[in-house]
Amino acid sequence: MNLFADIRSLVLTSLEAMVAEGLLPAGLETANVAVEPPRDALHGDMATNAAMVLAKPAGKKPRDIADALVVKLAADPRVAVAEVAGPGFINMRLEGDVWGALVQAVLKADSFGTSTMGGGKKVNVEYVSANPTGPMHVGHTRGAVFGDALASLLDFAGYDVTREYYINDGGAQVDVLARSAFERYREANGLSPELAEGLYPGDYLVPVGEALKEKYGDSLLDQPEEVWLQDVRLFATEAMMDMIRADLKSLGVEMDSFFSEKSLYDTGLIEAAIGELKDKGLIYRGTLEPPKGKLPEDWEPREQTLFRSTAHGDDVDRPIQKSDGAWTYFAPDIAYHYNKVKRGFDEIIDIFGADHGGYVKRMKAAVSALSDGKVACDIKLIQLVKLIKDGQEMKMSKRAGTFVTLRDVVEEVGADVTRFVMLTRKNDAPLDFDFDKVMEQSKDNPVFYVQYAHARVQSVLRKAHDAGVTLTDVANLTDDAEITLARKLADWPRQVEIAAKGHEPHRIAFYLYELASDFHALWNKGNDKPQLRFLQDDLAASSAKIALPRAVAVVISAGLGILGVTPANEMR
RNA sequence: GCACCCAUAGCUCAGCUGGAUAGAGCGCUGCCCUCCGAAGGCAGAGGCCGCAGGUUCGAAUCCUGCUGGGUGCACCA
Repeated sequence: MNLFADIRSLVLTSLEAMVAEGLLPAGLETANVAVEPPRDALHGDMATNAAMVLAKPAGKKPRDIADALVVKLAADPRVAVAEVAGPGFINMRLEGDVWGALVQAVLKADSFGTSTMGGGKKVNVEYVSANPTGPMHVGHTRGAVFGDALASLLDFAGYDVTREYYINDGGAQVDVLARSAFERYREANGLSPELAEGLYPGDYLVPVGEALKEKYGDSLLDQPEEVWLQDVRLFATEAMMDMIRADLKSLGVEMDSFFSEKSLYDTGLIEAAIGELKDKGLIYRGTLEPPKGKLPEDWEPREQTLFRSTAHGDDVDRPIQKSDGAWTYFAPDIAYHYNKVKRGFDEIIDIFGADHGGYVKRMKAAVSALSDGKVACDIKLIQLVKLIKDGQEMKMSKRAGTFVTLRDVVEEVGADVTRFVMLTRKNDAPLDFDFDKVMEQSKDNPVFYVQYAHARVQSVLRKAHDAGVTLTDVANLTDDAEITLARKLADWPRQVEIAAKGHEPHRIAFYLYELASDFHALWNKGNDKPQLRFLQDDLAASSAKIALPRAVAVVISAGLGILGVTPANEMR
């Protein structure tokens, strides 16, 4: 049940009736007709902008359309009052029994809020994709949480979602990893490691070195790099991926698919992808203009193989081959997205760190070119996380040893808190992560505030159960606080669709906060008005009263589920 | 020099893709526990929505130009 969608249908059929009666011209575009909660609850339960949106195309005054529409709307049994307000808004107040029916619908279907807007369309959400060269740090954490929540949200909204991790195991940095691991291998064999400048110094490679010794004994020690590099690289990247997978799991993130960059080289997919672009006339030999302003020291005009990304919205064409003929980093990225297109995804979503903002246009251009504009490609940039402890910003520095890993954060504050807090900000806004505040158990902390609401409901339900109360029918909701809460519940399916459409999971977190707030308000009102308490002396009255808090728990639970946060049953 | 992102209450941030008198939390002021969990709630004060134009019935929201901050800018993945 989606009350807003239902009432919107009512508005549309009423408009059709007006067309039939000759009050409106036929063929009006109604896509922009919206039914939403009015800004001020005093205006009613729902408002529509239909008259204002249609005024111009219909060649009529908003007021005239509204006056006629109001009559039709008011005739519906669900609508108690419909009236014109302001410049042409139509405010509606719904009949009281609508809210009881809504609560009932929430409790009946465990799918309340799910949507069919996705229509089963295949979406690929690629996130994390951290280089397999070390443990995940906090920067990756936010991207992981965001991508995971977005994937869940889209799933909830009816899309067929694939969660994917792109393993950068094809480039120079995994060679560096291999050399670093080899030094640890030497160390395991009793030699002192020579961690030259540029190698990874982290001691997370120590166990990898030991495992290498386990496998190879001392047989590699005197061998030249050509002999061992490939094997050690494979061994080390697999060890790193095991570690990353474990890190992700501790956060509650599980991927459907891991895609190896290396596999692109092995299968000739890069050539295939570039060939595809060549067939479209988008590959050519040419020389790029030097960048304006600051000129790199060693800049010189150079003829390169270029992708005509400007034909698909990029600012300049991009090189895909180095002067020695090897592929640039961009080529495998193109091939990877070619592969996504070929796998039949209708929509591709990439989650990048904000420092990769410069690649957005070229990636979109590549997808557009490879799919002839048929596959939508959205790229979400994740801003930095500023860690704060004891009121001080923690500067991350590998050298100073103040490198904070995902594991550190999860172990200190827990996965639930980490996830929720990281979703209380838009992806493109920087986030302050204050260790002291997120641990605080007060309404300062949105996680606990929402959890607390859920725990309160569970507390009531436990007490009700002990008293022998069972859910029967749903009491009429009459008090303002009750109706405000029911109205917020009715808004849930709508919020899901808005959030899914905009790829904005943070909306779910904000919605839950508001829902919890409305619930706490009603709860507290029970202090002054005993008749508002969910547990009454009369068993039958209690049975009907507990429907509303149960419905609240259903929605909080579903919402937290999307965010990947466990709803708490008690918080003592 | 160019591109992208950001600018809203003292602070941290929302703002439903163009709608009504711009919201919440913190902080500040004053209230509410013989009462289902006060880890809560209610009320008040606090705003040229960075600046200047434009689009139209209507702009925090869309367009242009500025100002200030972040990020990135040819073979590095």
